[in-house]
Amino acid sequence: MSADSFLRRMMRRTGVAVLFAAVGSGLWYMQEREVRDRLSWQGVPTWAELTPLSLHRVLRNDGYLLGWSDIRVSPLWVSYALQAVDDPQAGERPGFRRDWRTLWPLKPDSYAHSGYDRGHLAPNYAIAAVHGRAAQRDTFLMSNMTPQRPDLNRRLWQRLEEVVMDRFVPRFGRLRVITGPIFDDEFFFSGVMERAGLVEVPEAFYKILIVPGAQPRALAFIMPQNVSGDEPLDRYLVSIDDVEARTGLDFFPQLSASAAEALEAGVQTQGWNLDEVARLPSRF
DNA sequence: TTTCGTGT
Repeated sequence: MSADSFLRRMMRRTGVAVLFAAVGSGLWYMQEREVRDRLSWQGVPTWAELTPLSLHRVLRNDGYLLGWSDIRVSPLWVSYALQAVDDPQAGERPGFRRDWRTLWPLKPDSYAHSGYDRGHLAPNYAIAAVHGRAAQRDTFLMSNMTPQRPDLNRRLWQRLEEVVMDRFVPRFGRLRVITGPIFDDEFFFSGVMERAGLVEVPEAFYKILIVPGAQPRALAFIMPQNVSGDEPLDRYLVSIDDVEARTGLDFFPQLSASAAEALEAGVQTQGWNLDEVARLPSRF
């Protein structure tokens, strides 16, 4: 074979490889976009200002997306969709599992004896009931956990998750949920923040509920760590703008400015029938 | 039916 024909063959092969790479990344992009559209609403959260603390990468799971911060050693948000199902059921709770994608060695016992629960962001019961067993197992990845005080995790937060799945989802048919921790930046920079193992302890947690549609509805909560668990849920209502101010995240980046203003600036409780659900007793 | 930790 002459050097000339070898060179031409290599160029042909390179051309094919470049073509495959282009088509392949195009396919990846379309698939990724399809998954993000299915699991989020009006775009996944992004950072309002690019700082190391708001930087995160998106981990895809069965049934939910998660924004992972390598510098916080924590998830910053999870996003998932819930819909009404005929006979909601969850299988037996699977075990907590390490998530190797985080790189950090977060093991199931990483915050044992810390006084904090391993609190799910994407919840076990609702995800399992709507998305099935594989999705349920993914909610037990340690990347989905944040340290939560027991009275919050098992009582107030549990009551909120129960109301979401048992009341709001049947009422509206479909719901998009974004939830995550809130940290105190001053403590991060001073280095004196409380940790559970490697993990910085959040000072509070937010949950944003969206009813999609031509006239979308939204409800948002911020709940602090120190609660007794019996407080009325509506005591913790906030606007989405409040959540953005506390987290540095930009939710629903694809919304137009006017739609964002209408949805995010205030607290609109009409239609949610909070009177019926805010004071339901704790199960635990 | 829905959360967990601890000790055995």
